[in-house]
Amino acid sequence: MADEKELFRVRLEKRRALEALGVNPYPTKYHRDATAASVLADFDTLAKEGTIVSLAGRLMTIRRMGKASFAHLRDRSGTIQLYVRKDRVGDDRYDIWKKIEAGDLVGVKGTAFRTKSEEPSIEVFAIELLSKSLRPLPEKWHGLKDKETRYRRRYLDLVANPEVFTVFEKRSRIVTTIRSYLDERGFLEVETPVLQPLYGGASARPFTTHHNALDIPLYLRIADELYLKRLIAGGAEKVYEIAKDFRNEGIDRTHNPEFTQLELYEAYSDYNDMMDIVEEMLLSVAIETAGSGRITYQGKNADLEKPWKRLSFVDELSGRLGADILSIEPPRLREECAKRKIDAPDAASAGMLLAELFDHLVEPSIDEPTFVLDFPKEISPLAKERPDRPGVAERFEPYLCGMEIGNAFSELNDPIEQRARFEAQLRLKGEEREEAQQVDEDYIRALEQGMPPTGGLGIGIDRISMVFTDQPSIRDVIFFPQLRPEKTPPGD
RNA sequence: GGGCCGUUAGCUCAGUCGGUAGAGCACCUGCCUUUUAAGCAGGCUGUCGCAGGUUCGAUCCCUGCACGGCUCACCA
Repeated sequence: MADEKELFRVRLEKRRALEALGVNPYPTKYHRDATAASVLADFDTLAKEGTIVSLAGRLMTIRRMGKASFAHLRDRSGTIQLYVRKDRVGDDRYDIWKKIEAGDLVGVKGTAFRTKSEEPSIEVFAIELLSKSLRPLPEKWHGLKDKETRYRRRYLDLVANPEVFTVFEKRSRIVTTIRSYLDERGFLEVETPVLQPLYGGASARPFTTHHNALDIPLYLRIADELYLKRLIAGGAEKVYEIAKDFRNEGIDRTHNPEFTQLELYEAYSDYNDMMDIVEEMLLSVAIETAGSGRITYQGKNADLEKPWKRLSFVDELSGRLGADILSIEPPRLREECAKRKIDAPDAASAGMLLAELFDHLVEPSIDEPTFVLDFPKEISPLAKERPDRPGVAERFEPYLCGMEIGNAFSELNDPIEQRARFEAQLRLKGEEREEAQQVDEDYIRALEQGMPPTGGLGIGIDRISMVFTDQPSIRDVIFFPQLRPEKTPPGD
Protein backbone atom coordinates (compact mmCIF):
# COMPACT_ATOMS: atom_id res chain seq x y z
CA MET A 1 0.00 0.00 0.00
CA ALA A 2 2.95 2.30 -0.36
CA ASP A 3 3.76 2.50 -3.99
CA GLU A 4 2.79 5.67 -5.76
CA LYS A 5 -0.21 4.29 -7.60
CA GLU A 6 -1.58 2.68 -4.48
CA LEU A 7 -1.22 5.87 -2.47
CA PHE A 8 -3.07 7.69 -5.24
CA ARG A 9 -5.78 5.04 -5.33
CA VAL A 10 -6.29 5.22 -1.57
CA ARG A 11 -6.76 8.98 -1.80
CA LEU A 12 -9.19 8.64 -4.67
CA GLU A 13 -11.07 6.15 -2.53
CA LYS A 14 -11.33 8.72 0.26
CA ARG A 15 -12.62 11.26 -2.21
CA ARG A 16 -15.35 8.84 -3.26
CA ALA A 17 -16.19 8.11 0.36
CA LEU A 18 -16.50 11.83 1.04
CA GLU A 19 -18.73 12.31 -1.97
CA ALA A 20 -20.88 9.45 -0.67
CA LEU A 21 -21.22 11.43 2.57
CA GLY A 22 -22.48 14.40 0.55
CA VAL A 23 -19.21 16.35 0.54
CA ASN A 24 -18.16 18.27 -2.56
CA PRO A 25 -14.39 17.72 -2.71
CA TYR A 26 -13.86 20.94 -4.69
CA PRO A 27 -16.28 23.65 -3.55
CA THR A 28 -16.02 27.13 -5.03
CA LYS A 29 -15.34 29.49 -2.19
CA TYR A 30 -14.68 29.78 1.49
CA HIS A 31 -15.00 32.88 3.57
CA ARG A 32 -12.13 33.33 6.00
CA ASP A 33 -11.61 36.24 8.33
CA ALA A 34 -8.26 35.34 9.85
CA THR A 35 -4.88 33.82 9.09
CA ALA A 36 -2.57 31.73 11.23
CA ALA A 37 -0.39 34.78 11.82
CA SER A 38 -3.26 37.14 12.58
CA VAL A 39 -4.67 34.72 15.15
CA LEU A 40 -1.30 34.19 16.79
CA ALA A 41 -0.62 37.92 16.88
CA ASP A 42 -3.84 38.61 18.70
CA PHE A 43 -4.14 35.30 20.45
CA ASP A 44 -4.82 36.14 24.08
CA THR A 45 -7.51 38.66 23.28
CA LEU A 46 -9.22 36.29 20.89
CA ALA A 47 -9.03 33.52 23.50
CA LYS A 48 -10.38 35.69 26.30
CA GLU A 49 -13.27 37.01 24.27
CA GLY A 50 -14.06 33.65 22.71
CA THR A 51 -14.07 35.21 19.25
CA ILE A 52 -14.99 32.87 16.45
CA VAL A 53 -12.34 32.86 13.77
CA SER A 54 -12.42 31.29 10.37
CA LEU A 55 -9.24 30.11 8.66
CA ALA A 56 -8.31 28.19 5.55
CA GLY A 57 -5.19 26.34 4.55
CA ARG A 58 -3.44 23.05 4.06
CA LEU A 59 -3.37 20.31 6.68
CA MET A 60 0.27 19.46 7.20
CA THR A 61 0.01 16.89 10.00
CA ILE A 62 -2.79 15.08 11.80
CA ARG A 63 -2.59 13.30 15.15
CA ARG A 64 -5.74 11.29 15.71
CA MET A 65 -6.68 10.00 19.13
CA GLY A 66 -9.99 8.29 18.62
CA LYS A 67 -12.67 10.83 19.41
CA ALA A 68 -10.37 13.85 19.18
CA SER A 69 -7.52 14.95 16.94
CA PHE A 70 -4.83 17.55 16.67
CA ALA A 71 -3.65 18.86 13.34
CA HIS A 72 -1.51 21.64 11.96
CA LEU A 73 -3.05 24.00 9.45
CA ARG A 74 -0.78 26.05 7.26
CA ASP A 75 -1.59 29.12 5.23
CA ARG A 76 0.77 31.66 3.65
CA SER A 77 1.14 33.48 6.93
CA GLY A 78 2.22 30.52 9.04
CA THR A 79 0.99 27.47 10.92
CA ILE A 80 -1.48 27.00 13.72
CA GLN A 81 -2.65 23.94 15.59
CA LEU A 82 -6.22 22.73 15.33
CA TYR A 83 -8.06 20.70 17.93
CA VAL A 84 -11.00 18.75 16.57
CA ARG A 85 -13.27 17.01 19.08
CA LYS A 86 -16.05 14.67 18.15
CA ASP A 87 -18.41 16.13 20.75
CA ARG A 88 -17.76 19.62 19.42
CA VAL A 89 -18.17 19.05 15.68
CA GLY A 90 -20.82 16.35 15.93
CA ASP A 91 -20.80 12.67 14.98
CA ASP A 92 -21.61 13.14 11.30
CA ARG A 93 -19.02 15.82 10.75
CA TYR A 94 -16.45 13.77 12.63
CA ASP A 95 -16.99 10.90 10.20
CA ILE A 96 -16.21 13.33 7.40
CA TRP A 97 -13.18 14.62 9.28
CA LYS A 98 -11.88 11.06 9.51
CA LYS A 99 -11.73 10.90 5.71
CA ILE A 100 -9.81 14.16 5.45
CA GLU A 101 -6.06 13.71 5.43
CA ALA A 102 -2.75 15.51 5.49
CA GLY A 103 -2.26 17.54 2.34
CA ASP A 104 -5.95 18.40 1.97
CA LEU A 105 -7.06 22.02 1.94
CA VAL A 106 -9.69 22.83 4.54
CA GLY A 107 -11.61 25.69 6.04
CA VAL A 108 -12.26 25.75 9.78
CA LYS A 109 -14.22 27.80 12.26
CA GLY A 110 -13.37 27.78 15.93
CA THR A 111 -12.14 29.59 18.99
CA ALA A 112 -8.70 30.22 20.36
CA PHE A 113 -7.40 28.30 23.36
CA ARG A 114 -4.12 27.06 24.76
CA THR A 115 -3.40 23.38 25.29
CA LYS A 116 -1.87 21.88 28.42
CA SER A 117 1.55 22.58 26.98
CA GLU A 118 0.47 26.17 26.23
CA GLU A 119 0.47 25.80 22.46
CA PRO A 120 -1.90 28.34 20.96
CA SER A 121 -4.57 26.36 19.13
CA ILE A 122 -8.00 26.59 17.57
CA GLU A 123 -10.78 24.48 18.99
CA VAL A 124 -12.72 23.69 15.87
CA PHE A 125 -16.48 23.40 15.71
CA ALA A 126 -16.86 23.41 11.95
CA ILE A 127 -14.53 21.97 9.37
CA GLU A 128 -15.00 21.88 5.63
CA LEU A 129 -13.04 20.23 2.87
CA LEU A 130 -11.98 22.90 0.37
CA SER A 131 -9.87 20.79 -1.94
CA LYS A 132 -8.94 17.14 -1.93
CA SER A 133 -5.27 16.32 -2.40
CA LEU A 134 -4.65 13.14 -4.36
CA ARG A 135 -0.91 12.97 -3.85
CA PRO A 136 1.07 12.43 -0.65
CA LEU A 137 3.05 15.15 1.07
CA PRO A 138 6.84 14.83 1.24
CA GLU A 139 8.40 13.66 4.48
CA LYS A 140 7.26 15.85 7.34
CA TRP A 141 10.61 16.02 9.09
CA HIS A 142 13.23 16.07 6.35
CA GLY A 143 11.01 17.67 3.75
CA LEU A 144 11.75 17.66 0.03
CA LYS A 145 15.46 17.97 -0.70
CA ASP A 146 15.96 16.59 -4.17
CA LYS A 147 16.88 19.63 -6.27
CA GLU A 148 15.60 18.25 -9.50
CA THR A 149 12.16 17.56 -8.02
CA ARG A 150 12.16 20.95 -6.31
CA TYR A 151 12.82 22.79 -9.59
CA ARG A 152 10.54 20.63 -11.70
CA ARG A 153 7.64 20.64 -9.24
CA ARG A 154 7.97 24.02 -7.66
CA TYR A 155 4.43 23.71 -6.27
CA LEU A 156 5.62 20.78 -4.19
CA ASP A 157 8.80 22.59 -3.21
CA LEU A 158 6.74 25.49 -1.93
CA VAL A 159 4.48 23.19 0.07
CA ALA A 160 7.42 21.32 1.57
CA ASN A 161 9.78 24.27 1.96
CA PRO A 162 7.69 27.38 2.60
CA GLU A 163 10.84 29.43 3.28
CA VAL A 164 11.36 29.36 -0.50
CA PHE A 165 8.56 31.90 -0.64
CA THR A 166 10.63 34.40 1.30
CA VAL A 167 13.21 34.43 -1.50
CA PHE A 168 10.55 35.25 -4.06
CA GLU A 169 8.88 37.79 -1.81
CA LYS A 170 12.22 39.55 -1.58
CA ARG A 171 12.65 39.37 -5.32
CA SER A 172 9.29 41.03 -5.70
CA ARG A 173 10.28 43.76 -3.22
CA ILE A 174 13.52 44.32 -5.14
CA VAL A 175 11.58 44.98 -8.33
CA THR A 176 9.05 47.16 -6.52
CA THR A 177 11.85 49.19 -4.95
CA ILE A 178 13.51 49.71 -8.33
CA ARG A 179 10.22 50.82 -9.86
CA SER A 180 9.58 53.30 -7.08
CA TYR A 181 13.12 54.62 -7.34
CA LEU A 182 12.77 55.24 -11.06
CA ASP A 183 9.18 56.45 -10.95
CA GLU A 184 10.07 59.00 -8.29
CA ARG A 185 12.76 60.36 -10.58
CA GLY A 186 10.44 60.87 -13.48
CA PHE A 187 11.24 57.77 -15.50
CA LEU A 188 8.47 56.40 -17.67
CA GLU A 189 7.94 52.65 -17.66
CA VAL A 190 7.36 51.38 -21.19
CA GLU A 191 6.98 48.17 -23.13
CA THR A 192 8.79 47.31 -26.35
CA PRO A 193 8.54 44.32 -28.67
CA VAL A 194 9.55 40.87 -27.55
CA LEU A 195 9.19 39.64 -31.12
CA GLN A 196 11.70 41.47 -33.25
CA PRO A 197 12.49 41.20 -36.96
CA LEU A 198 16.14 41.97 -36.13
CA TYR A 199 17.80 41.19 -32.84
CA GLY A 200 20.27 43.59 -31.33
CA GLY A 201 21.53 45.46 -28.32
CA ALA A 202 23.81 42.64 -27.16
CA SER A 203 26.06 39.93 -28.54
CA ALA A 204 24.15 36.71 -28.16
CA ARG A 205 22.44 34.02 -30.17
CA PRO A 206 18.68 34.48 -30.37
CA PHE A 207 15.70 32.17 -30.30
CA THR A 208 14.02 32.15 -33.67
CA THR A 209 10.35 31.87 -34.46
CA HIS A 210 8.05 32.51 -37.36
CA HIS A 211 5.00 34.64 -37.88
CA ASN A 212 2.50 32.82 -40.04
CA ALA A 213 0.33 35.68 -41.28
CA LEU A 214 3.28 37.87 -42.21
CA ASP A 215 5.34 34.84 -43.22
CA ILE A 216 8.52 36.27 -41.77
CA PRO A 217 11.08 35.03 -39.28
CA LEU A 218 11.01 36.77 -35.92
CA TYR A 219 13.47 36.68 -33.06
CA LEU A 220 12.81 36.74 -29.34
CA ARG A 221 14.62 39.80 -28.11
CA ILE A 222 18.09 39.47 -26.62
CA ALA A 223 17.83 43.06 -25.34
CA ASP A 224 15.39 45.96 -25.53
CA GLU A 225 18.15 48.52 -25.96
CA LEU A 226 17.60 49.62 -29.55
CA TYR A 227 13.87 50.13 -29.10
CA LEU A 228 14.27 52.11 -25.90
CA LYS A 229 16.77 54.40 -27.59
CA ARG A 230 14.33 54.95 -30.47
CA LEU A 231 12.03 56.33 -27.76
CA ILE A 232 14.82 58.60 -26.53
CA ALA A 233 15.25 59.80 -30.12
CA GLY A 234 11.54 60.56 -30.07
CA GLY A 235 11.92 62.77 -27.02
CA ALA A 236 11.00 60.41 -24.18
CA GLU A 237 14.04 61.59 -22.18
CA LYS A 238 13.71 59.10 -19.31
CA VAL A 239 12.44 55.59 -19.92
CA TYR A 240 12.86 52.15 -18.46
CA GLU A 241 11.63 48.65 -19.04
CA ILE A 242 11.83 45.62 -16.78
CA ALA A 243 11.49 42.73 -19.15
CA LYS A 244 12.41 39.22 -20.11
CA ASP A 245 15.26 38.77 -22.55
CA PHE A 246 16.01 35.48 -24.27
CA ARG A 247 19.44 34.19 -25.17
CA ASN A 248 19.96 30.87 -26.85
CA GLU A 249 23.06 29.92 -24.94
CA GLY A 250 24.32 27.72 -22.14
CA ILE A 251 22.67 27.22 -18.78
CA ASP A 252 24.62 27.39 -15.56
CA ARG A 253 24.56 28.84 -12.08
CA THR A 254 24.34 32.41 -13.40
CA HIS A 255 22.57 31.92 -16.75
CA ASN A 256 18.99 30.99 -17.60
CA PRO A 257 17.85 31.17 -21.23
CA GLU A 258 15.12 33.62 -20.29
CA PHE A 259 16.02 36.21 -17.71
CA THR A 260 14.83 39.56 -16.51
CA GLN A 261 16.63 42.76 -17.21
CA LEU A 262 16.11 46.35 -16.24
CA GLU A 263 17.13 48.74 -18.96
CA LEU A 264 16.94 52.46 -18.49
CA TYR A 265 17.92 55.46 -20.60
CA GLU A 266 18.23 59.07 -19.59
CA ALA A 267 18.70 61.86 -22.08
CA TYR A 268 21.39 64.51 -21.53
CA SER A 269 23.25 62.15 -19.20
CA ASP A 270 26.31 60.00 -19.53
CA TYR A 271 27.78 56.89 -17.97
CA ASN A 272 28.86 58.78 -14.87
CA ASP A 273 25.22 59.53 -14.13
CA MET A 274 24.49 55.84 -14.62
CA MET A 275 27.06 55.03 -11.93
CA ASP A 276 25.26 57.36 -9.56
CA ILE A 277 22.00 55.62 -10.31
CA VAL A 278 23.49 52.16 -9.68
CA GLU A 279 24.94 53.27 -6.35
CA GLU A 280 21.78 54.95 -5.17
CA MET A 281 19.27 52.48 -6.53
CA LEU A 282 21.02 49.39 -5.20
CA LEU A 283 21.54 51.03 -1.84
CA SER A 284 17.80 51.59 -1.64
CA VAL A 285 17.26 47.94 -2.59
CA ALA A 286 19.69 46.82 0.12
CA ILE A 287 17.97 48.95 2.72
CA GLU A 288 14.60 47.56 1.68
CA THR A 289 15.70 43.92 1.72
CA ALA A 290 18.47 43.83 4.33
CA GLY A 291 17.73 46.87 6.45
CA SER A 292 21.06 48.52 5.65
CA GLY A 293 23.67 48.87 2.93
CA ARG A 294 25.72 46.12 4.46
CA ILE A 295 24.90 42.80 2.87
CA THR A 296 26.38 39.31 2.87
CA TYR A 297 26.45 37.06 -0.13
CA GLN A 298 27.61 33.47 0.28
CA GLY A 299 29.82 34.47 3.19
CA LYS A 300 31.24 37.55 1.47
CA ASN A 301 30.41 41.02 2.76
CA ALA A 302 29.67 44.07 0.70
CA ASP A 303 29.01 47.61 1.86
CA LEU A 304 26.76 49.55 -0.47
CA GLU A 305 26.83 52.65 1.69
CA LYS A 306 30.30 53.48 0.41
CA PRO A 307 30.98 54.66 -3.14
CA TRP A 308 31.77 51.79 -5.46
CA LYS A 309 35.35 51.10 -6.36
CA ARG A 310 36.41 52.27 -9.85
CA LEU A 311 38.68 49.95 -11.77
CA SER A 312 39.94 50.72 -15.25
CA PHE A 313 39.84 47.77 -17.63
CA VAL A 314 42.54 49.29 -19.82
CA ASP A 315 44.85 50.45 -17.03
CA GLU A 316 44.46 47.37 -14.88
CA LEU A 317 45.11 44.96 -17.72
CA SER A 318 47.98 47.08 -19.02
CA GLY A 319 49.52 46.89 -15.57
CA ARG A 320 49.19 43.12 -15.47
CA LEU A 321 50.72 42.73 -18.90
CA GLY A 322 53.36 45.40 -18.43
CA ALA A 323 52.41 47.25 -21.60
CA ASP A 324 49.75 49.56 -22.97
CA ILE A 325 47.13 47.07 -24.10
CA LEU A 326 45.71 49.40 -26.70
CA SER A 327 48.94 49.41 -28.64
CA ILE A 328 49.77 45.71 -28.26
CA GLU A 329 49.40 43.88 -31.54
CA PRO A 330 47.15 40.79 -31.68
CA PRO A 331 50.06 38.32 -32.06
CA ARG A 332 51.50 39.50 -28.76
CA LEU A 333 48.06 39.19 -27.15
CA ARG A 334 47.85 35.65 -28.42
CA GLU A 335 51.19 34.92 -26.81
CA GLU A 336 49.96 36.34 -23.52
CA CYS A 337 46.89 34.11 -23.74
CA ALA A 338 48.95 31.05 -24.61
CA LYS A 339 51.34 31.77 -21.75
CA ARG A 340 48.39 31.54 -19.38
CA LYS A 341 46.67 28.64 -21.11
CA ILE A 342 43.74 30.86 -22.07
CA ASP A 343 41.76 29.72 -25.09
CA ALA A 344 42.23 32.16 -27.97
CA PRO A 345 40.08 31.22 -30.98
CA ASP A 346 41.71 31.93 -34.33
CA ALA A 347 38.90 34.28 -35.23
CA ALA A 348 39.29 36.31 -32.03
CA SER A 349 40.05 39.97 -32.57
CA ALA A 350 42.31 42.08 -30.39
CA GLY A 351 39.34 43.26 -28.35
CA MET A 352 38.05 39.73 -27.80
CA LEU A 353 41.52 38.63 -26.69
CA LEU A 354 41.64 41.51 -24.25
CA ALA A 355 38.26 40.53 -22.87
CA GLU A 356 39.56 36.98 -22.40
CA LEU A 357 42.65 38.19 -20.62
CA PHE A 358 40.63 40.50 -18.42
CA ASP A 359 38.20 37.74 -17.49
CA HIS A 360 41.06 35.49 -16.44
CA LEU A 361 43.53 37.93 -14.92
CA VAL A 362 41.42 40.64 -13.35
CA GLU A 363 37.81 39.58 -12.94
CA PRO A 364 38.43 36.83 -10.34
CA SER A 365 40.01 39.39 -8.01
CA ILE A 366 37.01 41.73 -8.08
CA ASP A 367 35.41 41.49 -4.70
CA GLU A 368 34.04 44.81 -3.46
CA PRO A 369 31.22 46.57 -5.29
CA THR A 370 33.11 47.76 -8.34
CA PHE A 371 32.60 49.62 -11.58
CA VAL A 372 34.88 48.24 -14.24
CA LEU A 373 35.48 51.21 -16.56
CA ASP A 374 37.27 52.01 -19.77
CA PHE A 375 36.43 49.07 -21.96
CA PRO A 376 38.12 48.86 -25.33
CA LYS A 377 35.94 50.55 -27.91
CA GLU A 378 36.17 47.57 -30.21
CA ILE A 379 34.09 45.37 -27.87
CA SER A 380 31.65 48.18 -27.07
CA PRO A 381 29.87 48.85 -30.36
CA LEU A 382 26.99 50.84 -28.84
CA ALA A 383 29.10 53.03 -26.57
CA LYS A 384 30.65 56.43 -27.19
CA GLU A 385 34.38 56.78 -27.37
CA ARG A 386 36.08 58.80 -24.66
CA PRO A 387 37.09 62.11 -26.25
CA ASP A 388 40.26 62.19 -24.15
CA ARG A 389 41.23 58.55 -24.70
CA PRO A 390 40.89 57.19 -28.22
CA GLY A 391 40.15 53.50 -28.36
CA VAL A 392 38.45 53.54 -24.95
CA ALA A 393 34.68 53.51 -24.53
CA GLU A 394 32.61 55.43 -22.01
CA ARG A 395 31.30 52.22 -20.62
CA PHE A 396 31.23 50.35 -17.32
CA GLU A 397 30.10 47.08 -15.90
CA PRO A 398 28.96 46.98 -12.28
CA TYR A 399 30.21 44.02 -10.24
CA LEU A 400 28.53 43.04 -7.01
CA CYS A 401 29.95 40.28 -4.80
CA GLY A 402 32.18 39.23 -7.67
CA MET A 403 29.29 38.87 -10.06
CA GLU A 404 28.77 40.93 -13.20
CA ILE A 405 25.33 42.42 -12.72
CA GLY A 406 24.97 44.81 -15.63
CA ASN A 407 26.36 46.98 -18.34
CA ALA A 408 26.15 50.69 -19.03
CA PHE A 409 27.46 53.37 -21.30
CA SER A 410 27.24 56.79 -22.74
CA GLU A 411 25.15 55.84 -25.72
CA LEU A 412 26.68 56.24 -29.13
CA ASN A 413 24.35 58.63 -30.97
CA ASP A 414 26.39 59.42 -34.08
CA PRO A 415 24.62 57.52 -36.87
CA ILE A 416 27.62 57.47 -39.20
CA GLU A 417 29.87 56.13 -36.47
CA GLN A 418 27.20 53.64 -35.37
CA ARG A 419 26.95 52.19 -38.86
CA ALA A 420 30.71 51.81 -39.02
CA ARG A 421 30.71 50.05 -35.62
CA PHE A 422 27.97 47.61 -36.67
CA GLU A 423 29.86 46.80 -39.83
CA ALA A 424 33.10 46.33 -37.90
CA GLN A 425 31.29 43.88 -35.62
CA LEU A 426 30.10 41.86 -38.55
CA ARG A 427 33.65 41.68 -39.95
CA LEU A 428 35.12 40.72 -36.60
CA LYS A 429 32.66 38.01 -35.82
CA GLY A 430 33.31 36.23 -39.09
CA GLU A 431 31.51 32.92 -39.18
CA GLU A 432 29.91 33.54 -35.80
CA ARG A 433 27.70 36.12 -37.41
CA GLU A 434 24.74 34.91 -35.41
CA GLU A 435 26.17 36.48 -32.29
CA ALA A 436 27.19 39.71 -33.95
CA GLN A 437 25.17 42.87 -33.80
CA GLN A 438 23.13 43.09 -36.94
CA VAL A 439 22.96 46.32 -38.85
CA ASP A 440 19.61 47.72 -37.78
CA GLU A 441 18.89 50.24 -40.51
CA ASP A 442 15.81 51.64 -38.85
CA TYR A 443 17.76 52.19 -35.65
CA ILE A 444 20.39 54.08 -37.60
CA ARG A 445 17.62 56.10 -39.21
CA ALA A 446 16.39 56.99 -35.72
CA LEU A 447 19.88 58.21 -34.83
CA GLU A 448 19.93 60.17 -38.08
CA GLN A 449 16.77 61.87 -36.92
CA GLY A 450 18.76 62.91 -33.88
CA MET A 451 19.08 61.32 -30.45
CA PRO A 452 20.25 63.45 -27.56
CA PRO A 453 23.37 62.50 -25.66
CA THR A 454 22.12 59.72 -23.41
CA GLY A 455 23.24 57.51 -20.58
CA GLY A 456 21.99 53.91 -20.61
CA LEU A 457 22.07 51.14 -18.05
CA GLY A 458 21.13 47.48 -17.93
CA ILE A 459 20.86 45.55 -14.67
CA GLY A 460 20.28 41.81 -14.42
CA ILE A 461 17.34 41.43 -12.07
CA ASP A 462 17.95 37.72 -11.51
CA ARG A 463 21.59 38.32 -10.67
CA ILE A 464 20.90 41.05 -8.13
CA SER A 465 18.10 38.92 -6.72
CA MET A 466 20.67 36.18 -6.11
CA VAL A 467 22.82 38.65 -4.22
CA PHE A 468 20.09 40.25 -2.14
CA THR A 469 18.51 36.91 -1.25
CA ASP A 470 21.89 35.18 -0.77
CA GLN A 471 21.08 32.34 -3.16
CA PRO A 472 23.92 30.45 -4.86
CA SER A 473 22.14 29.69 -8.14
CA ILE A 474 19.97 31.66 -10.54
CA ARG A 475 17.60 28.68 -10.38
CA ASP A 476 16.84 29.62 -6.81
CA VAL A 477 15.48 33.03 -7.79
CA ILE A 478 13.46 31.84 -10.80
CA PHE A 479 10.31 29.88 -9.95
CA PHE A 480 10.53 27.66 -13.01
CA PRO A 481 14.12 27.51 -14.22
CA GLN A 482 14.74 25.93 -17.58
CA LEU A 483 15.41 22.18 -17.34
CA ARG A 484 15.45 19.42 -19.86
CA PRO A 485 11.90 18.03 -20.12
CA GLU A 486 11.06 15.04 -17.96
CA LYS A 487 11.79 11.75 -19.66
CA THR A 488 8.60 10.15 -18.36
CA PRO A 489 6.00 12.81 -17.75
CA PRO A 490 3.22 12.06 -15.27
CA GLY A 491 -0.05 10.63 -16.46
CA ASP A 492 0.94 6.97 -17.01
C1' G B 1 31.43 20.05 -24.74
C1' G B 2 35.36 18.09 -20.64
C1' G B 3 36.02 16.43 -15.43
C1' C B 4 33.94 14.89 -10.77
C1' C B 5 29.64 13.34 -7.97
C1' G B 6 24.67 11.55 -7.57
C1' U B 7 20.22 8.47 -9.16
C1' U B 8 17.61 2.32 -4.08
C1' A B 9 9.74 2.62 -1.55
C1' G B 10 5.49 8.59 -2.31
C1' C B 11 9.60 11.41 0.89
C1' U B 12 14.50 11.27 3.68
C1' C B 13 18.22 7.82 3.58
C1' A B 14 21.01 3.01 4.79
C1' G B 15 22.85 -1.42 2.43
C1' U B 16 24.63 -5.54 -0.58
C1' C B 17 33.61 -7.31 -0.30
C1' G B 18 28.35 -10.30 -6.57
C1' G B 19 23.56 -14.70 -4.00
C1' U B 20 17.17 -10.22 -6.84
C1' A B 21 16.98 -5.18 -0.40
C1' G B 22 16.19 -2.38 4.59
C1' A B 23 14.98 1.81 8.27
C1' G B 24 12.23 6.17 9.58
C1' C B 25 8.27 9.09 7.82
C1' A B 26 3.87 8.50 4.83
C1' C B 27 -0.05 4.84 3.86
C1' C B 28 -3.71 0.65 5.62
C1' U B 29 -6.43 -2.07 10.05
C1' G B 30 -7.55 -1.81 15.34
C1' C B 31 -7.34 0.97 20.28
C1' C B 32 -7.02 5.86 22.21
C1' U B 33 -11.08 13.17 24.01
C1' U B 34 -4.90 18.11 25.50
C1' U B 35 -1.45 15.60 21.18
C1' U B 36 2.74 17.87 18.87
C1' A B 37 8.71 13.99 14.96
C1' A B 38 1.64 11.63 19.68
C1' G B 39 1.56 6.56 21.48
C1' C B 40 0.50 1.13 21.39
C1' A B 41 -0.51 -3.53 18.38
C1' G B 42 -0.56 -5.40 13.51
C1' G B 43 0.08 -4.73 8.07
C1' C B 44 1.32 -3.00 2.94
C1' U B 45 5.24 -0.85 -0.10
C1' G B 46 10.32 -1.56 -4.96
C1' U B 47 11.86 -2.50 -13.14
C1' C B 48 17.72 -0.63 -6.83
C1' G B 49 17.68 5.65 -13.44
C1' C B 50 17.87 2.92 -18.64
C1' A B 51 20.42 -0.51 -22.04
C1' G B 52 24.21 -3.81 -22.99
C1' G B 53 28.61 -6.75 -21.17
C1' U B 54 31.27 -10.04 -17.65
C1' U B 55 29.36 -14.02 -14.48
C1' C B 56 26.19 -20.10 -12.67
C1' G B 57 24.06 -15.52 -10.69
C1' A B 58 24.44 -8.15 -11.31
C1' U B 59 21.01 -3.35 -7.57
C1' C B 60 26.51 -4.07 -6.58
C1' C B 61 31.87 -5.00 -11.30
C1' C B 62 32.62 -2.99 -16.66
C1' U B 63 30.79 -0.05 -21.01
C1' G B 64 27.34 3.16 -23.13
C1' C B 65 23.15 6.29 -22.44
C1' A B 66 19.54 9.47 -19.69
C1' C B 67 18.45 13.08 -15.98
C1' G B 68 20.35 16.20 -12.15
C1' G B 69 24.23 18.77 -9.21
C1' C B 70 29.09 20.97 -8.87
C1' U B 71 33.13 22.57 -11.77
C1' C B 72 36.06 24.01 -16.16
C1' A B 73 35.23 25.70 -21.06
C1' C B 74 31.80 28.36 -24.11
C1' C B 75 28.62 32.49 -23.57
C1' A B 76 27.85 39.17 -21.67
